[in-house]
Amino acid sequence: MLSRKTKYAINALLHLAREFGRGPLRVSDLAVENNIPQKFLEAILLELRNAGILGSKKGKSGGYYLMKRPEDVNLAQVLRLMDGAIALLPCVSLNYYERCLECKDEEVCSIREAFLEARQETVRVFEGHSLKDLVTRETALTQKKVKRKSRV
Amino acid sequence: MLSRKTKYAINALLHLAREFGRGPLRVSDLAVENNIPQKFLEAILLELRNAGILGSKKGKSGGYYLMKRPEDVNLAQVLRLMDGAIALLPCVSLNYYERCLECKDEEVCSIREAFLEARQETVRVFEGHSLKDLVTRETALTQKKVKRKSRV
DNA sequence: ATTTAACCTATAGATTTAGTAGAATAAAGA
DNA sequence: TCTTTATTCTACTAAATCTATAGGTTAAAT
Repeated sequence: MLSRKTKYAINALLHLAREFGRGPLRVSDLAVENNIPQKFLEAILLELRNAGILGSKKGKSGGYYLMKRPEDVNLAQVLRLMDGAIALLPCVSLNYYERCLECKDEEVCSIREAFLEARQETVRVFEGHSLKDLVTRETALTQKKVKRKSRV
Repeated sequence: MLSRKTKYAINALLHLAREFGRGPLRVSDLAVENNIPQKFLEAILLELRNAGILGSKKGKSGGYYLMKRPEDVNLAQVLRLMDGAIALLPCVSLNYYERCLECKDEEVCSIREAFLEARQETVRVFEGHSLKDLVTRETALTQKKVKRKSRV
């Protein structure tokens, strides 16, 4: 399961993506509007800033803003940054590779093959969803719902 | 990441699948040969038994054996039994569905859509790998490696 | 100078994971 | 029937991770 931290990160980023280009947003505002404990969110945003995804401005009229364009930030990046490897086994991870502890011979491990395939598919899916896509899809879904309701 | 428990379970099941039809194997043997703490493995095998995947026999010449055929046990079943949901969000889980805490409207959640797609792909992959497939693949990989070595 | 808001360090509580100890139960065989 | 064997059951414990909070420091704006 996704950690709460990652879920918070995605929601905050989505919020910042919706307001992209309109200057920095305060942590306190992001926290209240997305139901995230403020102090926890501070740590999360700081990580995203250190990773170059967000920028920040101190003092009055300060806050956080997207450094990258919404189309250049995808879910795979965010998940990796927050929770680490996307792969379910360290031996099939692209960015956090490690040998499996008890595995005698990686080359002939059929378990590895299965989890490699799973990782490939998962990464493919998450890389295909940028913040921009998510925001766009969000409005599309809302429109669809409004229409459906008005028809009733 | 996969829990150690699940990894242990897969390895034990693979071992039992290799010996399918040849009577029960002792926990102590399974533990030693797969480098699994025996007491921990006991708990794992018991769970697999209660789920109907394994059978057991007590006393002398007792032990555990596969109740189902190796082709009828796949990785999705094992993962779910050990670690719970395969999905990364409760709101897209088939077998362990729950609403997301803060999510205001599930119907218009684009995050949900992305994770639904990811879950579908992951389940598809894991359901495609039965114990039989894994054992077969294992021997195939070993053969391939032997050939490769003898050519050098 | 004052206010504001990000930044940093430390810590605490809760939950989950991994593993252990020891006794109860059931089956096989002598 | 007694002994051995191996599963089954109950109850812990240790360690790690996750979630969250407290309080002070730094930098920018007005």
